[in-house]
Amino acid sequence: MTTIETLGRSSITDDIVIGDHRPARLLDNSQPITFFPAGSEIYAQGEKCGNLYQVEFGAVRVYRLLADGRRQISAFHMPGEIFGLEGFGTHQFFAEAICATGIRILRPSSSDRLELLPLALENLARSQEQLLVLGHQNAIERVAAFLLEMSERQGGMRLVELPMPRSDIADYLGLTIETVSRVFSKLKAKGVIRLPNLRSVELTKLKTLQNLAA
Amino acid sequence: MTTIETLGRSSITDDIVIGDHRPARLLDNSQPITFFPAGSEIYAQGEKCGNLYQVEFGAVRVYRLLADGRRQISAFHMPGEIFGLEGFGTHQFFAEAICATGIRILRPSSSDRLELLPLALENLARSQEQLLVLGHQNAIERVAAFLLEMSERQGGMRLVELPMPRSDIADYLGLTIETVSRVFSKLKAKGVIRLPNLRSVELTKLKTLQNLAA
DNA sequence: CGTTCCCTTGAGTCTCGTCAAGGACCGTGG
DNA sequence: CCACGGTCCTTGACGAGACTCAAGGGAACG
Repeated sequence: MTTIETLGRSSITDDIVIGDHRPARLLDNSQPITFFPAGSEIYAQGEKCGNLYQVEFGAVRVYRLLADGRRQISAFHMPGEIFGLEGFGTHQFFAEAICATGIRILRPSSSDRLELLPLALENLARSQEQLLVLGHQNAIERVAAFLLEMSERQGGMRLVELPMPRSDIADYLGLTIETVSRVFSKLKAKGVIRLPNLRSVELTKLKTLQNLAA
Repeated sequence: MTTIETLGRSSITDDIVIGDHRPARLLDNSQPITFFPAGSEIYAQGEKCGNLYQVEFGAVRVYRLLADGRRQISAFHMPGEIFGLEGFGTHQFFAEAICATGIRILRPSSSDRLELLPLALENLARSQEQLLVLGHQNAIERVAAFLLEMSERQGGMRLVELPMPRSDIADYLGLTIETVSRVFSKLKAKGVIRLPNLRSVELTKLKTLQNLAA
């Protein structure tokens, strides 16, 4: 990736930096935006951490790899959300851009330490929610919960955009892509959802879906 | 539960308070210990939160209930560990004493806010670990991981005490008690573990167990 | 000594993973 | 514009693993 220095401010793209991270000074909106192409790595397990990352556009997956190659996606991050707070010395996860993604890299100063607690608690709450899903839900319940979660995080719209491929959904829900696909088909056959195209879902029977999520 | 006021200091039980929570002043060791009998509730979902709880002796389970009665235990807490940091306004979980348990109730002051971040991150890390287990591990891998986790948290001993019943292990690992029991039997048949009694396990082939945990 | 709770074991069922094949979408290049 | 290749998605058949239902055993407690 190459870096483009920004000098002026005449367009919205002027503060976009393509390429590697640049140090950010404060937890505010004056930081430049770094562009990550689809599939590119934002940070890797084992790298030292300390920065935070705010999604401006696009989407991010955060995951770990097991020894045998299995992958557990622990979270997706959508525009507006902040991620990267996951340990003390080094990152415990990989973070990748799912599609073309703009990231604002934030370097919290020590005076921002108190701001981090709510963030950590939010991440914790979401992990716990995920534990509930992975612990005791079957395939239909998992997919239903996933669709409802995505809908909520996009403002409760009936038409939900899914920037990630089925394989990501599978690794997030602890299923296989075949099972995810089958559940999509079954929900579609029951009229609970519509699939206008591969990457979007219309929740036509919201209540039914909520019941399925249990 | 009844409350016993403490006046003297002539024995180790002198600062034990039986019964409901008493306000604690600081995050230190000068707080009284509250005693909870086996099965008693420490806090409930929906209660306002703010206090922290340190296990002095015994063990605690933290869990959520689903609408249909299924239960997901999100964590066990052993002596020395601090729990109760799980949200902003109200508790999102139930906490119960597994067996006779002594709890030091801590009321962190605002100056302790910075101390909470490491605690939150630790909880987060443990949740993520659990996500890995529930997401992609089969029954044997889950039980093996559980036994190793318990062993580590008890100082890496080969003889591990399991204060909780099989039903708790099942709800922690996202399995049924029958499956947990069958895996125990299978591990025992293979000589990987011994079961001196119901509530203790000896890890006779540690390496095999580590391989099984994958 | 009896009751109760917890644990173990067995048999049958069902869900989901595996393996395999085929189809849709999308870029590139002719 | 169309052919082509690759990637992603869907669907089917089959089998393994875990759950359900059911019965029996063992330890703790009064």
